[in-house]
Order: sequence, then C-alpha cells, then structure tokens
Amino acid sequence: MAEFLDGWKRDCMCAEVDAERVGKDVTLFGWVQRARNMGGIIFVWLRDRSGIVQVVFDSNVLDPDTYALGESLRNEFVLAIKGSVRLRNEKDINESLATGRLEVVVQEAKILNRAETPPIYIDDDANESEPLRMKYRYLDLRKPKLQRTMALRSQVMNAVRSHMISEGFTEFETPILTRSTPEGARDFLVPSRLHPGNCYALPQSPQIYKQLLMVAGMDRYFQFARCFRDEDSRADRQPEFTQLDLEMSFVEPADVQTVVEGAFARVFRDVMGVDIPLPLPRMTWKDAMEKYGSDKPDTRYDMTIQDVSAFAPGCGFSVFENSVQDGGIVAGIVARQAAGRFSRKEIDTLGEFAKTYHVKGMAWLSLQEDGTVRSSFAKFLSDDKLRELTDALELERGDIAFLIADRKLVALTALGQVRGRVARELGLIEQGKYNLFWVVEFPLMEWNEENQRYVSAHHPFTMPMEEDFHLLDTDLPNVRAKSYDLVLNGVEMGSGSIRIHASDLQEKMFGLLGFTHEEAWRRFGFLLEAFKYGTPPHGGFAFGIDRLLMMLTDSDSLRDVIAFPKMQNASCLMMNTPDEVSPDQLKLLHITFDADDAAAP
RNA sequence: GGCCCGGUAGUUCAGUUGGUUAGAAUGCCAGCCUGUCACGCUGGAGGUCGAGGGUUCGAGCCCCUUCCGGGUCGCCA
Repeated sequence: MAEFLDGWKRDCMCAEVDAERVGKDVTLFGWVQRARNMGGIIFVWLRDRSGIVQVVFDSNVLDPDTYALGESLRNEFVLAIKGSVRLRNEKDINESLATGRLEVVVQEAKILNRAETPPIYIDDDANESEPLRMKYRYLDLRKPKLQRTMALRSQVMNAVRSHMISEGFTEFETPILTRSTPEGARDFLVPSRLHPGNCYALPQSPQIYKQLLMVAGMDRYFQFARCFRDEDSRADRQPEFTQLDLEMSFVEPADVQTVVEGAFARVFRDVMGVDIPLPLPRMTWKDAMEKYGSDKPDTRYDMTIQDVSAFAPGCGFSVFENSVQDGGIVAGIVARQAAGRFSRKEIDTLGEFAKTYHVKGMAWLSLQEDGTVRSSFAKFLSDDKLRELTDALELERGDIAFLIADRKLVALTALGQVRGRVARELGLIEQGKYNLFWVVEFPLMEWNEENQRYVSAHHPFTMPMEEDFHLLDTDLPNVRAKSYDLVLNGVEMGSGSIRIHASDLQEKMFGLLGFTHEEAWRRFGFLLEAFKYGTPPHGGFAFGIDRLLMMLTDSDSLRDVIAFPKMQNASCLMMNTPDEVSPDQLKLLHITFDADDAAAP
C-alpha cells in the first residue's frame, strides 16, 4: 500500500548528504535506483534530481517490520527514509559516487509508492530505441543526463532573459492563433468554429508581430517564441521549437549583432564557464561558400576548398573541360597525409555520398609516399597537366585530393559536405572548441526551379544592401541583403536582418517576388498599411534555443534537449497525438474528411 | 514524395547455406547470503521472430505486399 507523507518534511536532497552532516539526522525522499540485499543488511541507492546516496537497512538495529520493508523494495519504488548520516569505513568508500564516502543509516522508512518494473532502464548508458524512450518519456526523463539537460536549459534561458532585460528590451507575448502567410514552410492550421471555412494558423515565427511592435514604438522587443512548421523532421528539426526572438528600432546590422553576441557570450560564461572574445569575427556568404562550401561553415578544421577551374581547359579530362566550358567550376579539397586512410571502397562510398548532393560524380587523386600517382582520372592527363594540377592543389606525398566539377554552387555545396564527412572520419575536429562567428551579406533572393521564380533567401521583408540597390532591376541574383546568420561549429544558430521600413520599397520587393499589387495587399495589407504611419528603421534576429542546447550538451538530436519532443513523423507516442476527434467536434468546426483519408481502425 | 538502414524474450542484441525444442546478456520471480556498490550463488518463468500473402517436404532466414521506427535528399522564407 502506498503511504502518505504524514507530516514528513524533506530536509536534504540525496546529493546534499555531505561530511558536514555526519552524525545528523536527515529525511530523504526519492526513487530506488537499486537495492542490494546481502541477507541481513540491505544497501539501497536512493535517487532524486540531485543525485544518488546510499541508505542502509541493517537488521541488527531495525525493527522487523522496517527491515521487511527494506527487503520488499524494488527499482523505482518511491521511498521516504529518516536516518542518520555517517562516514563509511575506509575500505567501503565508493569513489565513483559523489556521495560515496558517506551513507545514511535508516531508522524509519515509508514506501510512498510502488512501481511496476519499468520498460526502460533509468541509466544514462542504457540504449533503448527512440520509440520506446518517447513512449515512456516521463521515465526517460528520470535519467541523470536528461535531468541535467533540462536544468541547463532553464539556466540558459535565464541567462538570455537577464541579458535582454539589461540591454533595455521589453518581453512580449504574441498570439499563437494567427494568420497563414504565403512563402515559407507549411502552416499548421486551426479551423475556426465561429467562422465556418476559415482557419487560424500557428505562427512559423512572430515576424510580423514584432515588426508591428516596432511601428508601435516599443523600440526593443524580445520573446521566447514557440514556432511551428508543418515540415518533415530531422535530427535537428522539430515541428515545434523555441526561439529567442528580438527586434530593435533605429539600428544597423552591427547594433543587432552586438546584442546577440552579448547574449551568447553571457550564456557561455555563466553556464559553461567559457570565455568568448567579442566582437565575433565576420565572414561574407561568398567567402563561406567558396572556401567551405557551406553558408554555415565549421571552421574548427582547415581543408578549405580550392578552385582549380583554371587548369581545366584542354586538360584532357572531358568532365572537367565541359564543366568549365558550361560556366561551372572544378574545385577540390585536399586531405593532408591521409592517402593511406582511404581504401578504394571508402572512396567510392564517399563518391556516392557526394552524389546525394546532386553532383554527377567525384574524382580523386593521391600522391603515394613513393611519388607515384593514383587517381580516377590522371590517365586522361598529360604529365604537364598533371603537374599543373598537383601544383595548384599543393599536393604533397601522402595527400589525397577529392575533386568535383559542376555548376558552381552545386559543386561547392557537395564539396562542403564531403569536407565535413572526411573531417569526421579523420578525426580532424577538435572537441571542446566553440567557433562562433557571423556570416553576412547573404543573397537577397534565390531562383526557385520548381516555381520558376525568385524567392526570398531570408524573408520578403529583408532590406537589400544600399550598395546593391542599382542591381535590383538588372542583376537580381547578385543583390546582397542586410542579413546575417550566427554560426557555431558548423551549425546555424540563428538568423536576422534589417527590415524594409518603406512601403514603396516593400511593394517593389513583392513585385520582384512575383506578387501582383492586389495580391500583396490582400496578403500583407495590414503590414503595408501599418508602414504608412511612421515606421522606424528596424531589424532583428532569432536564434533557436533548442539548437543552442544541443551544441552545449553535445547532443546528436533535438530530442535530447526538449522535454516532450515529437517523433520524425511529428507524432507523439506518449500522448498518442495527433488523434481522431469525435464527429461532434468536427461538426462544430464544419469539417468533413475525405473518406480516403479516414484513419484505419 | 525519393533513397538508405532497421523491426527476434520486459530491454539490448546474436541467429551460419532454408533443417531437431529460436539463443546470450541483462531485467523479472523464488530461495540462499551481514559491507555491497554492475554484489554473488542456485533454480525458474518469459517469444504471434512487426503484419499479411507466396515459394518450399520444411521459412526468423528467400520473394511480394504492407505497417512501424531511425537517418537522409527534396522541403524547411
């Protein structure tokens, strides 16, 4: 039978049992991590969120009922004990336990609740499948690592909030029930009971609200914003996630960046004890792509991309020749002293990996220790051309180069991915290093093949760089934006921009994006209207709290830093969501489903 | 929507070329054990091999379909 507290008060957490309490009485509450019955004496590890302490049921000193209670303990029983703290004998010390020099001798005990055998182990080293962990997430969360992560998450948010307040920002809440916006991710829709046929949408970000708050003269806004996107999940992408969202009036990019990097530096100092020197370095998008093949480069290792297009014309290898002739490039990376680390099979695997990024193939070239060349394409090259290439790559004995020829951005992107994979396989990535910096001057727009039109690289309210205004009508792809991403160890932490505050320029942008005047006004009329009444120049930023936690805890998945995450198909096995709703509910909402879509029983 | 990988005991996994009663570890249950700390020892229970169909004398294994999960490309302003 479960018992009640009956006035028992906890006066000590498990891990707070320390030398200063020796000889004193404590009342502890917790879960049974493990009970070891030696026949006459029982050792129980009692666990709470602070940690573990050993409590001892001794048949020599306990009444038979209390000892019997000790014998009946099983894993995850909820236990309350009163006892006295004592030092263990020298030979009985457990160095692997923080409280391992002490133990608590039980005087009284209550089983506050029994527990069935859990389907997962409460152990950081346990390795249950994701679905099982997610179904029993409340047990998974008992694991010490997740307990620490959730506490860390709270500390991070606290540090960020303190920083924002101290910088003169005001915290806001904006609606969760909002309107659907074109462009961008698919929306989660919420049908309206009072407006048959109409829907709210859950916000993908509070973007428009925060700009309207600038129109409202709020000057400095921030919010821990829950954002929703109805797209497929990834290890680092969840359908709902949390961003620190901020917006400022009367600013240039550097003003926003100063606030954001200050927040990051504070988190790293307060929570990790790591000093990040400010201001952070800047890298242009163009440099990032050309050197690293990524708009979020990992600069913890070198192996930068080298463009060897100049060597291609007349080289004899038609793949390279044709690529350059068609306006593409030939580029490569060199893994120093790694030729012996890649078997032919591994190189082929790497080539297949490169192909998933839409290049047709990957060529390779290595210089053996004896000076001979091994290569997938050298046989097409004259000795002179081969030397020209090895010179251009500064290839030395023991090095291996991976080369890709394709349209410029495609080739660079694939090489960037190859670079990352090679670095991981060769162990080139220095652990415990935090390379935080800005990538700036992104393109304003990108060509979208599917829709045969330009789409915003960031979002349609992004201000072009003044220097590039003259290119808007003549050379759109080369117009740079006043936008900036914050990158940490090859992961995009967040992005922001200066916004367009003039309605005529905003209308022009909508035009370039392919909206008619009427369409733009129908969809964004409230914003264009607002901009007519005295809008200050403004800009902002948003960064993912979840992703930051992922980096700080060195986790492989967002699921490790969110208390109740969704699975890859956006479902939740614990709550069984999404789920059918009653016909009455649907009727109230004026909804009928296609018979085809009706869930099978 | 495409591609790759996976699904066998409560859990993590092994299972050869298709061949007797499907195994291991751990957990669980019972008994023993007075200083363990991954306690130990003895014994025991525990399986629709994701589901359906096919090939075969015979299928955990081969084939087809399907469901579920993980990763990834597309997508994610």
